[in-house]
Amino acid sequence: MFEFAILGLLHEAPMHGYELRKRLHELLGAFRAFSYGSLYPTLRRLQRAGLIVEEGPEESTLSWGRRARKVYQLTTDGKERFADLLVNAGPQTWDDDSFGVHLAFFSRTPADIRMRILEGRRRCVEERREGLRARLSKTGEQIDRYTRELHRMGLESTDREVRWLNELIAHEQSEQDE
Amino acid sequence: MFEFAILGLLHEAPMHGYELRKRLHELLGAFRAFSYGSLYPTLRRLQRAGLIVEEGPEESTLSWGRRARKVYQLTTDGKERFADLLVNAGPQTWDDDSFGVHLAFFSRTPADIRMRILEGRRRCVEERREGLRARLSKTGEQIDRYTRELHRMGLESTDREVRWLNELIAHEQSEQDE
DNA sequence: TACTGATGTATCGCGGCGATATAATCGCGG
DNA sequence: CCGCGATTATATCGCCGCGATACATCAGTA
Repeated sequence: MFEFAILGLLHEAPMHGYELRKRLHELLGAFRAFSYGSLYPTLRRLQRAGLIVEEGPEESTLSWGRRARKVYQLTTDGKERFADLLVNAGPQTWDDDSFGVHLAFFSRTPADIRMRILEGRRRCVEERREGLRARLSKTGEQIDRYTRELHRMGLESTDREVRWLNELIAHEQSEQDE
Repeated sequence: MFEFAILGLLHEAPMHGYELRKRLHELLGAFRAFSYGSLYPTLRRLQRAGLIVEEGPEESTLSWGRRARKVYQLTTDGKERFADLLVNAGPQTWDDDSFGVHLAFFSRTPADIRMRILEGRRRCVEERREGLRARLSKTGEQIDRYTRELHRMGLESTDREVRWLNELIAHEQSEQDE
């Protein structure tokens, strides 16, 4: 997740942690936290795995007086890893949190993979929707008023999301036909 | 969170882990996972903290042939702790994940606290909504089509949730007036 | 009988989060 | 021109929830 987002962003340009977090925050801040407490450990991990490397200190230090910033850039392995994560987009990709991040990198995603992700997500949301529907239509065992209200709301919003996904999918298909 | 949910459920009756998880799952499974990997450690923690105790093995073993099940019940401290969590419902309560759980125990929640939680949640969702709105109306720097679509959807759904919360709040007030 | 699925408890490592520490630099009002 | 708060910047800590996995027992059934 974080890994995917970082590798994706670093395709644009080499960046240091603070900047990555800032970009991530303005890109998807409404949906996820992207806290430093995850960011820096992840950078460490990526570096140890050889997916990113620290830029030589000279250029960044020279360009502007700032000190103590570590600018990272992708290695070949890093680029491969990102491509791999894209192609092998699996079930965990359709989860609430992952899906948004993947969507944000759709312009960098091959059309067929885009389709697979959208359909996977749709299936996932449909399942939740059916669960909610079943729960609500169960006329036996009376449900707490508030819980019922929560489920009503949940049903409505999952339903909306399914319709939204259908539109996105339809758009993809029409583009593909061109 | 988990702690709150468990203590809340145990107010109904003494239960063992598997049953707690089952109840939790059918109560809020559409919104959270409630995995065993969290449940059992939490039970352990609660027990060590003296908030719950294991029922003497005799009665449960006698009642039905099942073995190896640990039935927990609330202690006085446990009940106090739950009441405390209710009354001191703070900012983290309005988060996506906590809110649903709290709502599920609203029938056990004093009216004034219910109100505070609903209003806190509303404020929280409103803030997210304004963030999304600002992001979308920023005509400068063109946004990726998919990201824009994501934010449009986010805006619409936060807006709906705010309206939904307004209805709940209005209902609370009308009830209070009676 | 043998196997499938539900019941039941438990642990493991991972990853994300909020809180917190630390420090340099920037812009601004006094 | 000095001081002070905001921003830039890196980093660690412990907590908590999750999925995966392991391992038993028991019920129904093929």
